Amino acid sequence: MSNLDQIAKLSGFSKATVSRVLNHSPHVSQATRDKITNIMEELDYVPNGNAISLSKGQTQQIGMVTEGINEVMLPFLNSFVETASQHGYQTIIYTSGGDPQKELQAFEDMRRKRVDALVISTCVNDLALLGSYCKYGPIVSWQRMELPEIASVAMNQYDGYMLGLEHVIQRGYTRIANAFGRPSSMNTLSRINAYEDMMRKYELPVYPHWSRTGVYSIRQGEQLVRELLGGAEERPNAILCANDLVAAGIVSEARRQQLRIPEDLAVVGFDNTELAHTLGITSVYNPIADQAKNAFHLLLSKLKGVEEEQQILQYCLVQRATT
Amino acid sequence: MSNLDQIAKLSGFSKATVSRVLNHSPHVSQATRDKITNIMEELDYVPNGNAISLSKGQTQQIGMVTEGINEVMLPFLNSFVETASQHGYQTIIYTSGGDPQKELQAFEDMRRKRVDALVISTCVNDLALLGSYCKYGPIVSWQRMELPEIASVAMNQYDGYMLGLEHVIQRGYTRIANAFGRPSSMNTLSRINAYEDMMRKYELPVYPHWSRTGVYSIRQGEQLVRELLGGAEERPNAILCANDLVAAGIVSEARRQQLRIPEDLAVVGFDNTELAHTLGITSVYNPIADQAKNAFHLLLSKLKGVEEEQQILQYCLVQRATT
DNA sequence: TTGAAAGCGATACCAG
DNA sequence: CTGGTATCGCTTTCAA
Repeated sequence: MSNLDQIAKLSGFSKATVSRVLNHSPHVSQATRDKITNIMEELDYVPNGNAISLSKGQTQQIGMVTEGINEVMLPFLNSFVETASQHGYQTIIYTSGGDPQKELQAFEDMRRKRVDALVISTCVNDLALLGSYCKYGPIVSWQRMELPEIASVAMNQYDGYMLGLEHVIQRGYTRIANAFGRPSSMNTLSRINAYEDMMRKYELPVYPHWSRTGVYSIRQGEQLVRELLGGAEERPNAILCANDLVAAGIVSEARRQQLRIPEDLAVVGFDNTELAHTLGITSVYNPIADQAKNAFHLLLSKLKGVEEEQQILQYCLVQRATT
Repeated sequence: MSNLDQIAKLSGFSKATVSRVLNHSPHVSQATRDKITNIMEELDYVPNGNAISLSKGQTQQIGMVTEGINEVMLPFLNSFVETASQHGYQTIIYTSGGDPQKELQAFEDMRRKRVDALVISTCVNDLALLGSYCKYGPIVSWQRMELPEIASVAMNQYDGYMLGLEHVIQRGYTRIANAFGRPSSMNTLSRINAYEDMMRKYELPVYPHWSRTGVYSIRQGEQLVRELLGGAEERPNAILCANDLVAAGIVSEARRQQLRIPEDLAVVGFDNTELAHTLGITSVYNPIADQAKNAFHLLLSKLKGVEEEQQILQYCLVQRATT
């Protein structure tokens, strides 16, 4: 393994000059540059990343903190890794599995200079504690957080939900039910607000049993159909879902019960995943990949102290066979 | 930011002794240890990771190289990250998106000491070229490779495919088609062998157009149904798939075409991912998480020069509604 | 049990 | 345009 010192000795120049060549400094004569470059190639030289990191005080590495990688995070992860790498940054994955201690590792790693910045998804530690790590480097969150020092790149779910509501109402459905996600998350609260505002605006009927929370999976979607459309109570003729999985469950169970879709029942998913495409489910497209880009650029801004451009995010509705 | 030097000065001991405390060396008196530890806590000291890496010549970081993270890789990624972290190693993601140049970055990063080792999935560069990086650190591959210096942790796909074939044949299907993956990969070759051996054994019909290669995605699965079941040619009544994604595509397109599953068509996926569970697709369970563990332990063995134990792997078939 | 000093392999400021 | 040298923060002999 050759190092900068050897290159300097062999070329007859100083380490400083060799370093300049390495960093493409303009203050090196072409002749010198050529000579040094040749020797580097001869010796098959590459600079040591750790030495650079130590010297510069930064690693060009960003940590991504999450409970675990799942299907929903996939586009976020891929987009983030890709964007970061385009700017010369590597991405390190920290999964906590819900263990606060393990999660804290990532934050400690920023403190000990192993990563320059952190992007977090869902976190299990106390918010104030996490916020206290902001002094060691920039942190951005994907999901919305109630902490001023940690910015979020998630979109306001209110608008997205509005889009779905608007759509079914335009198509003539008036009895609208909801399968919401996490009971007390900010996402769910926004969606509930959107629903209430919209129902009020169009003076549409609202029944308490038309709104469920804690519905995430296919199974729960199927179950919901039985509960919502099986009884003698007021039945909805449209359901908006927390995600495409739930929508998939609803569609398959409804078909099993001889309900015609979309005539008897309209179903709108969320996220517009492959699954929605595959099963032909109308879905609200959530530009997750762009949010990841924004997350990176936000970090980069803080890292370099320069304002980076942000993607403009927009929901859109992808209509398919279920509405 | 305090450093080791300050701790030494303040405590009245040398840097060497402080370092010993940090590394839990037994050759420090309890009194000294306590005193130094106290000062560290007072100053809120944490060692600088880069300095350690530079000094020790290793980073405790392992790179994972892949074209992109997809559903199939998810359990591998999660398991690898988890296992590595249990042993004090971080995982860095390198996605190439199919670009050989970007892929090479990961290997160059090992050369420049940013990662201690590499675990690779599918690679797009010339094998010989990749093999030449073995001198910079250990490399293991998930998928099987025809390169002696790069070990693989994948299971023999022959046995797994046999399991799927055996299953559909037992259930009375005789006209069996295949959606294979990468045309010239060892996985595909093993599966083709399994298919041919099995068809010969049971004297079942084989048509060239029943075997496709290069089928990985949902879309391609859908497309396959149109090609295979749309024409007037001999139609299969069972399809074995490269992975669950393909199976999902086949199932949804077949349903769209009013084919009854499993009566008219049996579908068997591979890997038994969440998706297979979700959509109720029969699938060959491939212990991917265990393979990731093995990958890490294999790397650790080479890194530490000690033999690490390997998990014993076994396929099994998970029957669901598509057979 | 402890200390002094030589690495590890770059960067960067100050002169010239 | 080039060189000398301090610096980044820790590890690791070698002595004592």
